[in-house]
Amino acid sequence: MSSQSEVPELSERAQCLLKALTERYIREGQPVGSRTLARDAGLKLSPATVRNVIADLEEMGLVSSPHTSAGRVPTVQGYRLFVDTLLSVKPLDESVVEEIRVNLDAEHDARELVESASGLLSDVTRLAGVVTLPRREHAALERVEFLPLSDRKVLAVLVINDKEVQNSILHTDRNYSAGELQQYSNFLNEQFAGREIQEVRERLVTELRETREHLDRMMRTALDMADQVLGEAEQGSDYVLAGQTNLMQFDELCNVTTLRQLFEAFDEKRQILKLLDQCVESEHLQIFIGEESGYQILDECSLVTAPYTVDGRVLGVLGVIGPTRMAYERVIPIVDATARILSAALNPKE
Amino acid sequence: MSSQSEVPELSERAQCLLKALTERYIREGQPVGSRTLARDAGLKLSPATVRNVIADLEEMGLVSSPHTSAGRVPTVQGYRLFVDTLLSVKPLDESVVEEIRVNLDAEHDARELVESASGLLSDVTRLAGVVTLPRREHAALERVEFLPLSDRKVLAVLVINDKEVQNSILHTDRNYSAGELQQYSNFLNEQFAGREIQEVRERLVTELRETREHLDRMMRTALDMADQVLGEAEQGSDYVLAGQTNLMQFDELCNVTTLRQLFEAFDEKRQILKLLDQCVESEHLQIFIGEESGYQILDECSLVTAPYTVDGRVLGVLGVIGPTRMAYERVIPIVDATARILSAALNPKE
DNA sequence: CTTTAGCACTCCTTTTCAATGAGTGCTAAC
DNA sequence: GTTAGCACTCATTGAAAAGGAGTGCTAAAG
Repeated sequence: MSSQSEVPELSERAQCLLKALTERYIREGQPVGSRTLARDAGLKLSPATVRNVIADLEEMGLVSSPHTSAGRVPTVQGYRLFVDTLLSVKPLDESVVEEIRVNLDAEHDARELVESASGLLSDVTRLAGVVTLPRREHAALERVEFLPLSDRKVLAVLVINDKEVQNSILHTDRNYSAGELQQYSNFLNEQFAGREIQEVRERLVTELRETREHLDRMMRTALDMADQVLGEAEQGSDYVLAGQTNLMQFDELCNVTTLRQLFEAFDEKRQILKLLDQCVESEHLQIFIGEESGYQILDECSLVTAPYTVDGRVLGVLGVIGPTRMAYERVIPIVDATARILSAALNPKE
Repeated sequence: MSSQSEVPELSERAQCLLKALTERYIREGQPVGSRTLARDAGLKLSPATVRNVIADLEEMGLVSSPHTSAGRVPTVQGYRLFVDTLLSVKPLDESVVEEIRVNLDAEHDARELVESASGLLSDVTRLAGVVTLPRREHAALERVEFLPLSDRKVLAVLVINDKEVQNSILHTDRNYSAGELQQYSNFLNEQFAGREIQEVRERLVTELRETREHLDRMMRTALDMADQVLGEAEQGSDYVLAGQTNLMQFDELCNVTTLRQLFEAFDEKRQILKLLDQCVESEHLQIFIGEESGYQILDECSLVTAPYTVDGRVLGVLGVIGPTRMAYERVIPIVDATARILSAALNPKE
């Protein structure tokens, strides 16, 4: 009769106890019993009363006990409720904001910023920080340059968004002179500078197909090269992770096998990346608790993410990975602030 | 009377037993007792006899027992002797060589090659692979290009050794036009292309100091910029590590604290880097066993390294880090081969 | 003189068992 | 509705006992 979504509204007191229980468990990492909770919650209730309430919470699937005579621990649903409605987010300490800001000034290029960000997140939260690299799809192509290297190789330099630079070495069918290459890049820059990469690519393909025969050799080569470079520029979807070792301090992850799987997942990247990609869709801070992520490896972990943007456009996400019992009230504002500061640093207008 | 170096030459039989013991311990990870050893060594001896010999070895500090009634385990000195004189290196499986070769073809730039190398080492040995980035000091500067970005920023592209590219964004005092920058790079290329970076830098400094007043504005700016870029190019001493998780499968490292320290040391980099730098000095394969490395963090680990070279000049080292009881007879030829193949891939002459 | 069998001894590991204690659920009284 | 009381469960702890792997020594055999 009652579905998952129909929460049989919790009494004030039940909420208070769930909150106290969750907070305590997050702090201590131990199942919390009725006596402790009665003391902890501030309500003047006896352990027995507390037990009654907790029994209800258990029936609702918000808490569970690891075994018969242990205290209670929040379930995933419990954490969810806690995070969604009970949590009082700590306002962020100004010194922390300052630390983030100092480390993410606009003096660096996009890649460097992103890497600092993950390091920062891990330092400040003492958890694992993770940041996806900026998406390139909507990036504007600022400039292309070709430089001849010896031996039928050409260096292509791509300037994207005035912030980010990418080079790739092209293997060509013959040697090109500097002058020749200059011509190509001039041509491409005239045609395409300032456009979005995706658009550029599409136009390249069309032009190549439609007018291949009529183009002179130069055009053709230029387009070919550009296509090669842009192909590389587009693919690189990846993320940066920092502070894995921070996770080792949590007992619940200390089972070496668990830890190993987790770390291997970080190496594997693909699964985590898929999850992070989902987060890009949302425009707000998101929290995955335990199994909610849908990835078994993160069963005992939570993920807090926020997207970062330039010009109101989501470029990627950053966040932290930690045990389900992470200090959400601290982590959430940090992730939030970092995302905003990173966005600011990436924004071209200073 | 007898110093460390004066090895009281081991009898044939003692050597054989030490070898068998070490091999067995490497394989099984358990202290090996006299009964097992008697069976294992192939010599037709009773456990009692073996015990006598082993007692001698223990007195010499080559083996030790974790506690009274356990078997014996090689000490660092034991491993050292084993590695230096007892070890019969397995000839490398051709398929492995092929795998390495395929993954390190010359199609990639130096940085990519180096990263693949560490991944490969970790895959093939199932340990942690580590490679230092190529030293730049003796690298020849092939080309410099400057491109204007918006907002008083200039992109400098450095081509080094025809293989490696480095860019950095310079913050300048005003905006420069493309033409201006072109002039600067032309000037620099004429003057310095093909020279070693260090030399270039020295000359830059001298010229700046001696003739500062007499140089026209252009020269001065060009030299300033070049100096900025080269400064960055020189510093980047670092290494790439892959396959940390492989180390988790070894019991002796499974103490979470040990593991954590180790992983943190990898993050810290500096200590490991110092050690690796020492290895660059040697022109041959080197092995540090346990405490020999002088770094406490690697107490329970060994490090096998080999330098890689271009034109007979050592550019960096690669190797693997694993528990002291790693399978040296397999690891050594792999490290050796990888170093040679990487050298070949980096060598400009194809 | 070397090798080996025998044996007592050490000490780690595993198992067993009881004691402890935290915490629960239920019932009955307030 | 709240609470005290109580029986019950079950992880944890520690001690004691059993088991076993391996040693060192001694004395006999080769």
